[in-house]
Amino acid sequence: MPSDLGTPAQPGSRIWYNCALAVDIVLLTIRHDQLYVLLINRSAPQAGQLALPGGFVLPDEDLQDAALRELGDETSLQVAIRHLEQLKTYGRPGRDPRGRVISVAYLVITPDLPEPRPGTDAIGARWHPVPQLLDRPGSLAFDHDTILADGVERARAKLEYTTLAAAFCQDDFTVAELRRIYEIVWATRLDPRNFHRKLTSTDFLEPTGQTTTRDGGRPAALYRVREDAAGIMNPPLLRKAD
Amino acid sequence: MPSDLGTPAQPGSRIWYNCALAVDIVLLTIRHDQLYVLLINRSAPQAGQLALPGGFVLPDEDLQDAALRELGDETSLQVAIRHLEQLKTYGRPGRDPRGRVISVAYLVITPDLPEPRPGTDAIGARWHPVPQLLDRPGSLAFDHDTILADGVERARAKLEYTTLAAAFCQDDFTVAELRRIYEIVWATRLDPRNFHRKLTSTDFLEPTGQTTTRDGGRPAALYRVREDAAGIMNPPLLRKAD
DNA sequence: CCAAAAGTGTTTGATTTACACCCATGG
DNA sequence: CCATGGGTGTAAATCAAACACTTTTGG
Repeated sequence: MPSDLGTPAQPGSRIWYNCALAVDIVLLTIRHDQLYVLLINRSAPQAGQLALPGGFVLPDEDLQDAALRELGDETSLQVAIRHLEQLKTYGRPGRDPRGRVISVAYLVITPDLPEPRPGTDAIGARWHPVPQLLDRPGSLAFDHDTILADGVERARAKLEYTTLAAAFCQDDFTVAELRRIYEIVWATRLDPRNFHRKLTSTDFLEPTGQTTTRDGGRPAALYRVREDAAGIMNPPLLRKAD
Repeated sequence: MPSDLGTPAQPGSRIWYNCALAVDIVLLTIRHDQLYVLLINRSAPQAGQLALPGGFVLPDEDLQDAALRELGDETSLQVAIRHLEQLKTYGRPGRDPRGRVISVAYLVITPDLPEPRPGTDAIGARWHPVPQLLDRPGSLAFDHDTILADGVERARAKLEYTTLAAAFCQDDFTVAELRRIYEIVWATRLDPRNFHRKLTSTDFLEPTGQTTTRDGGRPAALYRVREDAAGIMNPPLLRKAD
């Protein structure tokens, strides 16, 4: 019985346990009019390098539960999670120097958080602006550069035909705040007047009846996401230019 | 050292191998004007049941390589593969009675094959019509019903904004043949005249100069996919009705 | 000649875009 | 009153849907 096959799952089993299973989380938010991602400072291997939060899946733990647990351990903000989806799985041999580690990546979106730094524990989770990280490949440990790029690309694509943008917003938000999400994630400009008309004509925004002047100027109506709104919009909400 | 953590990856390692890694393949094609999926008859557990082709990833083997290898082992048609992408990862504890098995699913598209049955080996890989399978949950082993449904849904979605439909076609194809792909996968009818105008106005079809009368009637121009065509079309090629 | 499918033209309505203009607040 | 952003109206351009009509083959 060759040892590089690992160990039998059960005594006499015909299958072998020969890899370690991890989850990594791409947690995106918008602050200071920029896209930010939550990163930790690694200790074990690749010490001192920045990395996505994540960790090993427990025996008998579901993948998504593991992602939520790791996020809670390393930060402390699971309350505000508005969106969580499986992103992609990374399993290239050699991606982790410790052995065969395969990592299921999750994409998580939250609104900007009141506290500047969530999870002020030893690991030191902090927000980092995304554009700079994408400009400098090699700034993250393991293959986390690739995972981050894939996560951002997924978020960009989903703004077009889902209600994902609202996951970056507080419970109640103005149309202009929602528009800023699109403008920042797509790095583009959108006509405020046409955007307003288009978004208020869909059935995914529900007026709260309140208004706010927090953005200056004339008071803006506040909206929330309709409870029964489908996540996927057909036709697409907006089209990203080439 | 609790045994349910698995075994250390290396002597003295701080990580444990505690799961088995598999790939499963959703291989779709169109034949007899219907969507078909390639299934095998299981032997080991769930014997006699139908299942997606797949198997365990070898140590030091990349995930995508494993998918291609398993496809080659159980069928024998890797030549015709036009599209391969990672679909999703399934890791619910208990999804496999043999232990903790996590499976990375791949979606593969091929054109209709000359031979009625690819891979006439012991395992007995055969084409099965998709609609009947989706109508009867429980017809596949493990959680392969879910995986198949996710694969079909991915293919449906991607027809809308990518050139994926051409992956179901032979090298050279007519506009009408391409239209049949859409009609079958979306279970809808498309106006042949508007479809023709729309598709020939994109830059992803390249006329071969040849014509064919294989569909009857007036000879139709043959096209192939342009070498340098981007896979993603913006604006979307066609919109699927609600 | 007829049936069948390819392919073009045209009309109509919907959607998108650009931008003029008015509204309601804070300072 | 004025600067600031919220919000509505409208005309032009673009796109989508429906369908009349012509073209080119096989039988």
